[in-house]
Amino acid sequence: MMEKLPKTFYTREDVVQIARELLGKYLVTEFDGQRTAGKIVETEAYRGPDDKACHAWMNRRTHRTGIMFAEGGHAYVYLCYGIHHLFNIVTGKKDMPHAILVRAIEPTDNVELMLERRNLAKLAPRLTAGPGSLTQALGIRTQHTGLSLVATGSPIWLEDRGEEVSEEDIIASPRVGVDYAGECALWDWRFRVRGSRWTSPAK
DNA sequence: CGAATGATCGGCT
DNA sequence: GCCGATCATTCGA
Repeated sequence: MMEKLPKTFYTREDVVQIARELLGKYLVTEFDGQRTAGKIVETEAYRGPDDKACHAWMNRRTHRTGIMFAEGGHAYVYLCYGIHHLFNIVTGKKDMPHAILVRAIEPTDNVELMLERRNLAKLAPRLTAGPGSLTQALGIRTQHTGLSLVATGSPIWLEDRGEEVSEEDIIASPRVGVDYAGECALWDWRFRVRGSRWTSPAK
């Protein structure tokens, strides 16, 4: 059972709820006929209008953040610290700038290629723990920003493989690296799968 | 046009 | 635990 997540999954209102539901789903890429994938084990929600930690806070719209205002089901990829490509999933209706940062995955499909992309000799959590690491393993780069995750033939998409993560297995905590965001920094919008060794470190 | 900065990572101490 | 890497983006002059 491998169902590609439909547009209706992404266009719902509640970005925090969607961030929870993304745990246990699979993030898949296929570039040059080479497929790689992993199970999402950590996410963070960013809610545009009222979330100071979000790039689109106060509906701030720039060339970079424009894609966040598109309909849910698009990729928002940007460069962080000049080095790291961070992958986000745009959610919500058009002109509602919500997004979810994928922070860690459990590598599943074509681990060999992921190791090669990361220049690692053997399998370890370092392969895909952390938002900058998993994009490198999956071959996602800033140039992929704006891609549809639901269009036929798109090289990036998400799958439901029938694995449910129960509510008590979701750990909610404050988001990472957003201390500048005042009280928004206290919101428990980082979600991890309890007991997974593939998440980024607890803070 | 110049300068500051960041939703991070990995190597070194 | 600390610190440097490295550059697109943003904002102010």
